[in-house]
Amino acid sequence: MNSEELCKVYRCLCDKTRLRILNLLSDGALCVCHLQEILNETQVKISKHLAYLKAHDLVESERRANWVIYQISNKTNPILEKNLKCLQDLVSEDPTFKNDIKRLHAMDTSAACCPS
Amino acid sequence: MNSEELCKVYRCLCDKTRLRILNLLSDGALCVCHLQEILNETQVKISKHLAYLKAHDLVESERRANWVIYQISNKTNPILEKNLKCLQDLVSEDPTFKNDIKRLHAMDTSAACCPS
DNA sequence: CAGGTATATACTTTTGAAGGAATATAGTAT
DNA sequence: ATACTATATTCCTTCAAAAGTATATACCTG
Repeated sequence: MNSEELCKVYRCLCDKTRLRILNLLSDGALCVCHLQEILNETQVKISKHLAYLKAHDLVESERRANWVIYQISNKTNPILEKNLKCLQDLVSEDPTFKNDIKRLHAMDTSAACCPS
Repeated sequence: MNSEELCKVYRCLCDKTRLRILNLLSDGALCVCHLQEILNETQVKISKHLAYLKAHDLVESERRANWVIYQISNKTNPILEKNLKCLQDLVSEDPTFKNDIKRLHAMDTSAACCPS
């Protein structure tokens, strides 16, 4: 990891929507439609932020039928991991993160799009 | 700490020059002219990045005669602190950070501008 | 094949931030 | 006061990223 890569990670982290997405994905893989529903944002917005995160290697995606499932990248990245932990510590403090997780857990995970 | 403040910190961290400055300041307070010399960047560039960091509460400054001394903010900020630690862990891996610290330690600290 | 659903991309506008050049300000020294 | 040093600010240009609208693509179903 060098300084350029470090900046890259921070650039991914400095947007609220992306932080919300990463917070949710820290809990496990999710399809786009679920992210969209939980964050209550437009399809384009979610999709573009996911593309951004993917382009910078923070997340990976896998198509399953009509759906695309996203998850935190498997490539080990100590900086990302530490900051995702920080995020989790903040969940209880921040209303948005807190509510997102609440909605995630309340979600019906038996839908066809849900990762097995 | 909420999600907005979190983004703010990450926005400060996503520029290489600012990371270099924070890395140096982690070692202790420094005047602008020393930062300028170590980073080998123009006065305006350093000054503007310091202003940015100050505007977002990551650093504090204090004028001493002709010089202005900058240091990491005294306000406790867990996210910043953890990431500054990460930075320090990366010093040995990244040539730029490593060289900056080397130049810092080689610097003459008896100059009038040096913090006592 | 046509039609539907989920997701991605292209195009455009707006905004914020980076960097350079010139100038301003705060303090010191004579 | 003048001259000097260190630092900050203003103005300008360039660039990347955010968000919206529209359209394209991938896959499924009948």
